Amino acid sequence: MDNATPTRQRVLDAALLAFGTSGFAATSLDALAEQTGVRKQTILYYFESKQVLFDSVIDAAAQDLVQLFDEEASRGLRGIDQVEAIVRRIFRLAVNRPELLGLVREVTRPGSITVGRLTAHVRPTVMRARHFLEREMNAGRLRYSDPAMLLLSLYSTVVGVASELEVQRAMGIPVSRRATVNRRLELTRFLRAALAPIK
Amino acid sequence: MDNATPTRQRVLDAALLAFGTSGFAATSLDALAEQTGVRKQTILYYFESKQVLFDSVIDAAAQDLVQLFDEEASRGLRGIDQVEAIVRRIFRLAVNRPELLGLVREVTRPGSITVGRLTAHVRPTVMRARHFLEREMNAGRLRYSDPAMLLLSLYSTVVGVASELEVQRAMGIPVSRRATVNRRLELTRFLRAALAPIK
DNA sequence: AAAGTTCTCTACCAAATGGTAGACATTAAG
DNA sequence: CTTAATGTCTACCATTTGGTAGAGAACTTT
Repeated sequence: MDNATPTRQRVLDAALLAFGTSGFAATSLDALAEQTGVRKQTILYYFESKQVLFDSVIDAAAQDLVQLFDEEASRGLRGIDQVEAIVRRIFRLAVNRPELLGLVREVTRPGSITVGRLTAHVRPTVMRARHFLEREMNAGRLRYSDPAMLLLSLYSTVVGVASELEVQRAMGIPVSRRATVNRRLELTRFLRAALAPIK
Repeated sequence: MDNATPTRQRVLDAALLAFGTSGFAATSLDALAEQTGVRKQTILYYFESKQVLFDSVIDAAAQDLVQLFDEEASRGLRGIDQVEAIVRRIFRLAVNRPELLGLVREVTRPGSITVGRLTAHVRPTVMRARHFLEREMNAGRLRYSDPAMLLLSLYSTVVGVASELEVQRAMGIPVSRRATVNRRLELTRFLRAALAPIK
């Protein structure tokens, strides 16, 4: 197997992929061990239980997500341009690391007991996003509305359009490299229409 | 237990609730049996395997969903008014039967093998929705854009805003009866802004 | 060289899981 | 009344699952 990266990290990588793709319950430590090229007991040496492993995966994923957003938000774009830049990033994420968004989906399942762990990590970023929307609205660069609600709408729409591949198929939208770009552009138009300030 | 409704139906009800809330893998036949007030083997008498039970649940749920939509679509509303009526229906659904949307979420998970079963049921309804959007765009009652893409955006946004309770909490939006109505109204404004034809 | 420390493994285990076989009761049909 | 069909149950079972116990190798530290 891949002996370059240390075992612990390899386990984490495989776990993120599996949890984010198939979910917590459908992922067994044995399967994880096989994918990592190690025995199950080795996994339990690094992570004392399956739940602890899951928590660690959440922590790692949250860190990645936060870094991604903060990086994109620190470029000082304004109004819809900033929104559009974030949308582009999320689409890239959905293509390159779909399991990350899959994990978010898994963790935010209603009644989840682990959701607090994720939200604790992303809260500052969410707050910053809210303040950004507020600021831009007050500056007249975005149409005025409730910032928290708008953020929720944006989240649902963008993550959905970027990652709901099966729904897309059901609606007769091809799933290909080109179609993905198209989808993003169409979404951007949709958002611009909804967000552009009234002249 | 509830001996009024026949066993088969009670099993189906409990299964829909469990599958839609906790997912397929996290639901055991034993747990289902206990909730139904019957032994596991009785479940296996009606449904020859867990997978068959899941398929049956999908069929039942799809039927409910299709009926709901077709009912709402047959009232002959136009343009944004029709969209708004559907939004209201989905919100009601998210409040009264959240497990139904949860099941859709479970089934449309990337790489799902059962997704075809659901899409086969809803395809006609999806097609009708697409044609509706096309017609209304051509009649100048909705802003023009790619109907399939618009449908995808609408799906993601509406279902997300209606059912992503944990995400809402993370964004500081209270989860209450009043807040739900508020959320729907705010979403409607958002959609109107995005869909209203340019005068 | 001796004594940890770190890491991975073999060997188990108890519980849970999906599923089989078939007994037993109740109702319907001949 | 007998036979057959239907429905529910008890008794098992093989497999999988998360997890424990502890041996042994390899590398550090003393």
